[in-house]
Amino acid sequence: MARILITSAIPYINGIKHLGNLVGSQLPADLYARYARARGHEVMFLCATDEHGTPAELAAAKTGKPVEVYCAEMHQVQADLARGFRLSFDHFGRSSSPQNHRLTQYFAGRLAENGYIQEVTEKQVYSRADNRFLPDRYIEGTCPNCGYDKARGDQCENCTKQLDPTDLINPRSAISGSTDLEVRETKHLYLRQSLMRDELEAWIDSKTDWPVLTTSIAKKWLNDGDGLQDRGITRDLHWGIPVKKGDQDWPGMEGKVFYVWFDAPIEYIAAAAEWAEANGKSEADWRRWWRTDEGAADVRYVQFMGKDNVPFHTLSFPATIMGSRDPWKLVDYIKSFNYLNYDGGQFSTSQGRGVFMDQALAILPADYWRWWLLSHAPESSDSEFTWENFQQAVNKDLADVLGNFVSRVTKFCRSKFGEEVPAGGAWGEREQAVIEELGTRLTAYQAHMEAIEIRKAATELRAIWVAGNEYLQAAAPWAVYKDDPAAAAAIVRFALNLVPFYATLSAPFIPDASATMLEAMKMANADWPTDVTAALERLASGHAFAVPENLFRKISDEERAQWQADFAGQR
RNA sequence: GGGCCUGUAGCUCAAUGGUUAGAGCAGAGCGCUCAUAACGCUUUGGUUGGGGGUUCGAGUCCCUCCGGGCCUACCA
Repeated sequence: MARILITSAIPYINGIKHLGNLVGSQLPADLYARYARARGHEVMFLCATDEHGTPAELAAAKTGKPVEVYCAEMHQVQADLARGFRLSFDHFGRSSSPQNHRLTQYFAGRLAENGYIQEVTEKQVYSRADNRFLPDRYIEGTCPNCGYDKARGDQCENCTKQLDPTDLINPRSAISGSTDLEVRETKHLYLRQSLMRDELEAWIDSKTDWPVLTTSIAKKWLNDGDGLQDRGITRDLHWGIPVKKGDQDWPGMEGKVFYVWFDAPIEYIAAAAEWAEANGKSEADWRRWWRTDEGAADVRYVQFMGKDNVPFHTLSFPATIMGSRDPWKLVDYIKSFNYLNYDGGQFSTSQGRGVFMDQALAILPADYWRWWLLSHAPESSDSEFTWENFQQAVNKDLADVLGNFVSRVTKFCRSKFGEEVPAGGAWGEREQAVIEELGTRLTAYQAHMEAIEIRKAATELRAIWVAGNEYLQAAAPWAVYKDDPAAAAAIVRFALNLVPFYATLSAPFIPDASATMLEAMKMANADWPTDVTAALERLASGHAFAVPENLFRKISDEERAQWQADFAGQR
């Protein structure tokens, strides 16, 4: 039994996430967490909402609510949706929590003590009308290169030229449109990552088992241009964690807050502290997950995220931890994902394009989405959601292969032997062959799950379901029954035992259907099978069961067409 | 511009440099009748994006061209 710490990239607060966000971090993290628990490991699975930054302030302003209120409400919305998708977080925290305030300020203090913080005075664009400094991309104007009139201060979307806000002709605030802008001096803290470049590179180099996607992005940042650059970790904003050096004020930094990308990863740690408080645990209870000197030396820490998050998790956050010179737990494995596209284009939060978490659950139960998304996870390249593919895959895999198997075996038993596991007959060579096949496939399935090869694991699981149909077809108990009811009983007993077996193996992917299967078979729980023969003898003769409702209904062509139309436009 | 990823059957994807490039879905044929018109068996389908090279041997390595995508440090 191992101890596994799992974190999912924390979703930003400014709205409901789409299926691309879900499959890029939270869902695969949940799959792994559920599997690890099922195998008897001690798991701490953490996630949170990422609440600070300019977009949160603007989103709140749009609703007319104070940003604290807006974030609290949106956190609740996201928490409810997470529950709806059966994401089994041990704790779903908030980056605005008091715990994160303390830890973020603590880390900043430690970094300063160790010489990794530099104060830099720089010039930034200030909007008098908006009463705030503007991030580069919140300044719009005419591109000096191509004349496009909606170029942003960081880059022109039309000609892709990279810009400085001061390059723009007729600059204006993207928030209010105001042209009442001025350049002001302001002081910020920089994390001196460059001093830790070699240390970081050696650490990355030691991670030979990481996905190429993860290491190649890290390498690029380490070696690009002049190498790893220092990074500003403070902002002139109202909403955020006030800049402090531990619990001391930071002279000259009054009224400033830490940059979200500084405090967001620290929330991974703070979420454990929140977990402890919420569950009546002690400081030591959460620190044994995070401090290698306080019990975390044997912890394996796995992170899940989309590829856009990789630089922060491979470089900035490790630099924060290393630079503290405290024995905090560094990540052991990073599983990163490409993007899920929607019907020929990208999912887009700002444009409302695609299917969002609340809409998905309004249409179909979580298992449908979980199965499709996980079995099509964008592991090696971007993948694409289309309604045709979704309908086809869900109907075939869930309704026809798995659902119908459970249906045919339970109903056949009921009609011939009643709703209890029938006695009589014995298993023969055919059953032995199936047991051997299942043993081989179970081993492969476990290997894929442990390696977090999600699509391969899904393929193997599906093959395990198919084996049940193949067996029934070959054994044909409906034909055998006419001449030899006892032999038919043995076949049915074997097939019935596949149901809880499937329920256990499938639970990480489709937890609700798995629970339904176990309930129907009147199994309070089903341990992970270590021996297939033993696992298929758990339902003994005379064990009562109930024929369940169909596990999955099929998606009709009409529904598919309707949804296609419903989601074609903007949200 | 630079860097990285990617291109394999109609679709979604597999294949430590090593037999005849494999699965699922879709298509075709056959079988079964327990089951949600479900299931099973068989089967059609490939110049592995194009071209060149290295090698006894290339989907895999190198060069080049073409297409798709991502990142490029102040969105998060």
